[in-house]
Amino acid sequence: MPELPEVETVKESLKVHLIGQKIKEIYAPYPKIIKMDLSDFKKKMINQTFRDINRYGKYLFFIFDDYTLVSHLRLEGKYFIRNALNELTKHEHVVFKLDNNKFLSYHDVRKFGTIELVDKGKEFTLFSVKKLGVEANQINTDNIELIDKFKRANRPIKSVLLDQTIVTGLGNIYVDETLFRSKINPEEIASILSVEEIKTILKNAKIVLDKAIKLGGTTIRTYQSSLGVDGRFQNELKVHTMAGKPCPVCNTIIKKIRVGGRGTYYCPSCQPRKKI
DNA sequence: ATCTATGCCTGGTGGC
DNA sequence: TGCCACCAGGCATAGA
Repeated sequence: MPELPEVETVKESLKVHLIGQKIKEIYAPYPKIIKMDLSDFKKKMINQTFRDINRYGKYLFFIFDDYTLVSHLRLEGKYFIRNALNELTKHEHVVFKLDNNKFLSYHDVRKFGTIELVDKGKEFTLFSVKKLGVEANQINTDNIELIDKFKRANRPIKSVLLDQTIVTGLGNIYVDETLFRSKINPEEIASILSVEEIKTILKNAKIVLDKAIKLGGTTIRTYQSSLGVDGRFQNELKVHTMAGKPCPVCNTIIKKIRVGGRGTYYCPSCQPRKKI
């Protein structure tokens, strides 16, 4: 599942292929991915040239002459560069034909991903984007307002860290890893954590994300390689997906539970509940 | 205002 | 082997 480091990796690897390319045609075998009328979308996009690719949190922004295409990969979205249409496989839902006769193809088994189009420069007025909090790898831990949001949240710390309106960029994998490094139990109610503990969590979120970006993200549960998302951070995972295996710190068996509906991995010994 | 439950989707898995 | 129920989960939305 693409989180901030994976989206960053996708952004960087796509730049090489796309910047300067013009869109000649669009095919959309499953147009529901595109959150506007397909003929409008085609009319606007055709003859637009890729000028840049940006990212905020888990959102990708493809910058064109007049528009910004906002793409969220959700759980399984991937982009491929194809040399010919006969290379397309199942689940490639939106395909852009480029100037160089190659194709940019959006692949998404679960069909949860989204593509939206806004006037250039208006990406931060989009409903979903404008609510996003500060990026989890760009946090100033002296941000009193942010600490205060944690202190006022009466729900598990894991749920707070997954709330993109508070901090953005973390998903299920990196939250588990961040809490393990911080020795905080994922079910702990955020409001009972001390300011120091919250700062520790935020510092560790940055450390985890920065390291994952360096390693090109995490690749788990993928059955085919995809452009830009074959990372190496899966070799660094301490608890996520490690249920039944010994904790790398204390050898206690890693447990899997559900927190806020999410599969959650932690070490019961390194991450005990606080005694009040 | 906060928090939780549900729907969107398909492929993989485990039970029979 | 096949059928089926169930699970995985980011985010929008509805509901408590």
